[in-house]
Amino acid sequence: MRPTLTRLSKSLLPSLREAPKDAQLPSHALSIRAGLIRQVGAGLYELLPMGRKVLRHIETIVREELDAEGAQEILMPGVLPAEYLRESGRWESFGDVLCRFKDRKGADLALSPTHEEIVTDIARRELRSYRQLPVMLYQVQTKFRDEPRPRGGLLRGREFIMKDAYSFDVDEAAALQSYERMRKAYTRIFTRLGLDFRVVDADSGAMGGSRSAEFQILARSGEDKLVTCSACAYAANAEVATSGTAEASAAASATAATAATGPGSIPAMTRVATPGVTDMQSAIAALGEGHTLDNALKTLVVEHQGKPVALVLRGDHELNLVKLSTVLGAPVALASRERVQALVGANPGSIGPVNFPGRVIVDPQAAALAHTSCGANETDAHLVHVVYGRDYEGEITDIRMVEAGDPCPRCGASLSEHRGIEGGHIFVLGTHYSKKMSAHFTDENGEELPFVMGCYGIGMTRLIAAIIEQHHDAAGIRWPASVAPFDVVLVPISKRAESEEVVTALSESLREQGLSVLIDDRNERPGVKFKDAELFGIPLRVTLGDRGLEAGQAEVTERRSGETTAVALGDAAAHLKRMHLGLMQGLE
RNA sequence: CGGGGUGUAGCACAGCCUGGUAGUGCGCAAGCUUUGGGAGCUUGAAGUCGGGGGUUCGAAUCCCUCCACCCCGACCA
Repeated sequence: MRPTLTRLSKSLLPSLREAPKDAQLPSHALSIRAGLIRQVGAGLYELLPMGRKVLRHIETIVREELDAEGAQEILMPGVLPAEYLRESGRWESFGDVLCRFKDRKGADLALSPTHEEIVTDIARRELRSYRQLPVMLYQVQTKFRDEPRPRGGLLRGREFIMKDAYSFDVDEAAALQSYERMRKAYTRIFTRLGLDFRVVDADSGAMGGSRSAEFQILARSGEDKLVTCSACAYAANAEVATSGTAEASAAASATAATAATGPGSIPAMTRVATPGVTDMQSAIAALGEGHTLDNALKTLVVEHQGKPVALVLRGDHELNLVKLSTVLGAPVALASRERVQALVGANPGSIGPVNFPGRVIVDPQAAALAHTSCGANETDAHLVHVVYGRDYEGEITDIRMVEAGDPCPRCGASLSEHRGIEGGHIFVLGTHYSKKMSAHFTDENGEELPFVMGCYGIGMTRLIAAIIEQHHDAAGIRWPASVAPFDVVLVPISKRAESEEVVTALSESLREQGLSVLIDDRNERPGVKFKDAELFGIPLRVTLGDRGLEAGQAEVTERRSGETTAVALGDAAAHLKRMHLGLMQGLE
């Protein structure tokens, strides 16, 4: 296929000098200003020609890498009959995220938020023997999730385009191999896209996944918090990250408890009146000298199976709800203040683990406090000289949010925090769906076994935004050469008679070199063309003006560095090809 | 779901408090001049002032209501 040649004067590439005020993130503002997208509704966008081209280039890279791993592309419907989702239980469990509706016959349908059920149905109908496995199927398709809060343009839409892949294997070991193949393919994909990313340990969710990793694109505007180790390869989503402190302090807590029960140590637990105290800060103040956030207990309450559960943390630490949900085996949220009052019978500011009327879960670092204070489970009262093991007990489990500076759980070096955009997520699902949906194959012993599945997603439209987040400057986008909508933009600004011929000849030579070309043939002043070329972010710009043409030269400007060089017209195409090859270094 | 905010021309906004013929800049169309970093002058087109209801002689403006969109939060007792 010949590379494209587009004349700007005949194209729908609407650039805007100002961004709509709604667009706050650089990627959002630039994708509108550069004419990639327009908003249709909350979380709904059109891709205009420039945006579509970039998506096409991302798709090509994704397809090349997946096909290279033997994955096969399919296309599943965007509308799902409810029966499939009822089989897996997700018709209910998706909640409001699932957009449900009825057809003319009154049958329940949903806009597909993902496709595990349908692809599992393909497997159970079409795959029968272990001889057919492994199988990896994927599609590039529109998803709809009625997100509570879409934001940032393409970063979190309600409708978005996703590449989703699904693997079917004979057993867990084979599934892990498929998972590892995808991990490598994803690494190549994200590298080719020019992204600075980290592969991090991630929550595999309540859906029975045994292993998962996220491909996180580093960006200030990222919605996810990550921690990475400065010394070793440890990297994790903060939702699941642990720190070396957890193990160390579990040991310390045992020691502290022993020491405290010995003679002549900490005084007996004492009740103190704390009128009007409703939070940690005021409790510390009321207790007076020697009491600080980091030597007091903070006790939060969740309601689980109708009963209160106390969560005990060090006062200055933060609860990790994802870890807690894993411990409890179900998603939970903190009980409201009113609910706490009803369940425990005390103001939420005066809750504590001592004689708590329910299950008590203690973070190791809270248990490690040798001598501490807490609420008395009685409004306006607290306890001091509280010791774990002597005055209260509980299940010691890590439920704390890791912080920057904590020791790495693998090597002990300091952890640092980043923010990331989740660009991809890979899971080993196991037999969760295949069991529920009776998707079986026959193994070599003639036995019927459920497929061991994996699933692998990439947020295709989100990647457009993520790439811009990482590749822009004050003037506009700076596309990595691998995904740029065009390779070269030709900017004729000469009125000379030969200009049109030069433009035509040069653009033909560029196409022969395999480069796609955008010609800015608008009747605009040079400044306007330069500004737009920079806004569009096309990697290479060729300026054809009187200055150069008189000397038989073109001026070549690299978008990323801003460097300009003069090149003889006859050599220009070859020169640009070489520059383009240089820009593609590391992106193939 | 909770809180905050915004809806006036394609985009950015003023006008609203204190009711009286709907404005500015950019963009768009035409003309002349201009032409290496978002040109100048002239002329012109373009708005159900988010929708509905109410008050009033009269509503973009005041009141009620609905809708849409944006931001923050949804975890500290």
